[in-house]
Amino acid sequence: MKAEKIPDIIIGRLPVYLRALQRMADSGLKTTSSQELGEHVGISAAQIRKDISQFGDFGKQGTGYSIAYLLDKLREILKVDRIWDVALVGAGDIGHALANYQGFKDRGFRITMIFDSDKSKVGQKIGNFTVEDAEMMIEKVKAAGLKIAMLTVPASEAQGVADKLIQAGVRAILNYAPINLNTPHNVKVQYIDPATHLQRMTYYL
Amino acid sequence: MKAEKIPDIIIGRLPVYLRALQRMADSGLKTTSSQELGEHVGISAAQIRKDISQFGDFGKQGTGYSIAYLLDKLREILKVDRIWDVALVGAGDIGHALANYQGFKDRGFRITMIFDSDKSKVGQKIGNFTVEDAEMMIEKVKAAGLKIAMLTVPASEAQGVADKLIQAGVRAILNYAPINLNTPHNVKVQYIDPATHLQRMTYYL
DNA sequence: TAGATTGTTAATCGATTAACAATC
DNA sequence: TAGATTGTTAATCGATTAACAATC
Repeated sequence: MKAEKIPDIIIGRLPVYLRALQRMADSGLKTTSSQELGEHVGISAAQIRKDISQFGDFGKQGTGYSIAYLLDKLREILKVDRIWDVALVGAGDIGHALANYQGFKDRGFRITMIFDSDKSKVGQKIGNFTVEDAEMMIEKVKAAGLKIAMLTVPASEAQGVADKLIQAGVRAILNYAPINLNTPHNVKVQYIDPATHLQRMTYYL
Repeated sequence: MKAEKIPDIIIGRLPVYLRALQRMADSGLKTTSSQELGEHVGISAAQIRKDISQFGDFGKQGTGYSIAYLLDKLREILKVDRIWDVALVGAGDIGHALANYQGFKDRGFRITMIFDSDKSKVGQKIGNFTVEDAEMMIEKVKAAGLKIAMLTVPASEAQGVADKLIQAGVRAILNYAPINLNTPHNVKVQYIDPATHLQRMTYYL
């Protein structure tokens, strides 16, 4: 166990390990090894052992890792051993898909508010939610103490909305708008842009 | 200009440069510098120059890069100077959102087929498309010569569908299912899993 | 010309892998 | 015990940064 700063690149792999372990647990497995886990996620056994050992001695020589125990530890490290309330901004097609997405359940997240600046969408029902006016966003997000938001607004509005979210206290943004966001160093952004992802593969075709 | 193998990590940044340059072009700019582009994308000027210079001498000392020229070159390198036909498998909420997504236009991609194994969805209209039976997938994808697919099926089906797509000739898969895919080395996979992306940020909260 | 900015080299920094003692 | 597998070290590999000559 080391107390030094953990590289971002290692943190980025932990959710992948978590997801694979969760599947193993669901299929009834009790223990695994760095070798086996590595085959599932396409990462070398040595790297998996090194990554995990940054946080503690979670394995046992000879037998490997208890899946349930490692799951617990990874959830604790990633702070998804709780439920994070999340704001969704943008009630278009992607916003709708995210609002109805069942995959957040059991992985630490729950959408609790949906905003849109389009008055014709405000008041509309999406699943259990009612779309709220984006004008109320700063106030509501701040009052609820939300730290996480998902952004599915047009590229032209994304930076402005992000600025407001940050002002409201948000520190993590999942950005679906196809544009780079400029944010303070204490705000994390993850990007999901299908066209960009596809363009990362065409080079090899 | 070097002929050596370009690292994946550099290829991965090119679409980000491309996207930023496209926005600059749209806003009427004619030239930019590694410094300016770097500020837009959050990458050092030195790294941008090094990345770009792997492919040729596209800049001019003293004045920087012609945006239009660099756009052309990047599109050519990434092979998005053409339109790729893409198969979409899975006609759920995410599939619908992707089918209606306007962001592929002008970035090199066009969905041309939508498949689902749910017979109640087959025949259904989504935008201009009709959902086709997944049983016809291998045949149709092969006949059309498609090399790219987007996967929005449940995790439990993703590996099986991926195997079939590969059998049909697909070499690039954008996978929305929350599971790691095992594929031959000549098949590229990109992953989009919102929960995983969110979990990469909670550590820092 | 003077100023700006590239492309490239060398130095630094960081990540991955291989190997193995420790030990379950 | 014998076999298996961890955690960790050292070696290797690769990526980033700093600096600057070249040159527009």
